[in-house]
Amino acid sequence: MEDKQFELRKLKLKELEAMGIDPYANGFTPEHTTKELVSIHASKSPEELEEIEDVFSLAGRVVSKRDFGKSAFFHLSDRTGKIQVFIQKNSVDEKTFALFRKLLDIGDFTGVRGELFKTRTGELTVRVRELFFLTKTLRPLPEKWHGLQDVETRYRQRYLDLIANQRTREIFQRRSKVINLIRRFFDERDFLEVETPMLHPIAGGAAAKPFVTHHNALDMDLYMRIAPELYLKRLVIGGLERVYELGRMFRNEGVSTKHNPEFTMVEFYQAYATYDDLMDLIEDLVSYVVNNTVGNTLVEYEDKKIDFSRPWKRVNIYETLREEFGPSIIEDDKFLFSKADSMRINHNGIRGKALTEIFEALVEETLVNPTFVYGFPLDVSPLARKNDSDPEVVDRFELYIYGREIANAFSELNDPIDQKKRFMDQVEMKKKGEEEYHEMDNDYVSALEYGMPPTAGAGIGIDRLVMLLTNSSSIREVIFFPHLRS
RNA sequence: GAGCCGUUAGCUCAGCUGGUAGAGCAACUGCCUUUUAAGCAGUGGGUCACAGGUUCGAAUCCUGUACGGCUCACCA
Repeated sequence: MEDKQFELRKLKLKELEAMGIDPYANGFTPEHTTKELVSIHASKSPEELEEIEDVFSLAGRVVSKRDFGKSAFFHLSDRTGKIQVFIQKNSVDEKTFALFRKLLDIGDFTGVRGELFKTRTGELTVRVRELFFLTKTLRPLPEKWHGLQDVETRYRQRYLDLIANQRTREIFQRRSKVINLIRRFFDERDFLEVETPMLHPIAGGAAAKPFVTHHNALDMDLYMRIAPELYLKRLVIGGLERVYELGRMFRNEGVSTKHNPEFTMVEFYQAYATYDDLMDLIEDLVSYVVNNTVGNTLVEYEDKKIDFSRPWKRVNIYETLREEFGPSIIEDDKFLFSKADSMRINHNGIRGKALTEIFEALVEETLVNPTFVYGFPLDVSPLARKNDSDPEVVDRFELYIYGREIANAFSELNDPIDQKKRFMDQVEMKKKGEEEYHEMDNDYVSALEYGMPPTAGAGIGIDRLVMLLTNSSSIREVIFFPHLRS
């Protein structure tokens, strides 16, 4: 027999229709939510509830059922939570009761009207006077006690995960909250939320492999954006001074517990600010988000507690390397590259790459509490402003939490002549096999020629931040529909 | 892309060194008017991911494929 439960439910559907009941009826409007009823009435005594003669109406999915023959309990689940419902043979009309017993399955949607009371065990419950079939479900729901465990099913059929696992709902509610808080934070500081193209003629603003697509009418290849950076800075040139964009980025690279081909980032730019200012601003922002979600500066994540209390540590890459390996690591290229080779680091003869990669290999995973890492080499930072006292270094930092890069920020390079030269250097290195290096972007250089005020900007990875704030070990837990092979 | 692990009923899982498949929930038939993992009695349900191979005999051993998980590499 092929899927007996499915066939049986289809028979029930036909039976409903035969009785003149629309199994997909419209028109029932619930006047209350489960949460409203629970928060207002759960604390009342049975006697107090007795005196309330109001009739309440609710709609939701039946998620459990306990049948006693002449009466039954079930739980109704809506977006806000769930509440118990009690139906008795003599509290509704005969037809409704028969329908309920014979044709209502766990998973079906119903609307109910009735008054509140408390059971012997003290649970707030709705006594049904009227019951409406709203939607017949043809497939059985995952099991009530263990929920849905199979990760593949959880990702591919996220709706089942959301029905069965309360934690999944909470993760995505928190994600939504985080995004909301970030918007509020920037709006309050007079940043303008903007939207820039997702289809780029040149994939710029980051070191990453893009997705390629094609526009038929224009007969041109386009790239899905890997970063909005160069467009946002054009807006600063245009005088908007403070802008942010929160949205999806696309990178054609491997998938892992920390990488999804599309991910969400907020990038923002502030004229007349420096990267130092942005350390403070990001500290403010992340603290604001942590405070309004987790509500504690100590955040439990996997086997550790992350301490978000301020101020956050700020460490210099060059100083750290000097302390660890002595001055030769900075001053002697031979020493540097042989060190890199011994650590099996792929540097391609690029000093800055070797230095940053050694640093990362050395300390990244020790940076559990939020830590700003600054003093990046010039040749891995083609869009960042040179440091005033050390021309090999740029005014750039990254924020690490739990060994992961959460944010990347710098004072922006606004010298068009230097920018053009940097692009040319990038193109050189791209020829040497550095696939992710930048292409020449003449259009962006000409924009800079019109003058960009001194500006600092940053990008923050939202998915990774949400992972930390929901104790999720995989990025797939915080993205509704993560990419899987089909 | 590489290594390791996994895939058994609608769901959650057992199934030992090979002897032809089990439980709980869900479903079905009854009983039961305050239960909450309700209870009691009974019933049905499987291409053991897929394809080969070894064997008298394969869910079990071997090989390949698909999909997934973890780790690594690239990256945010």
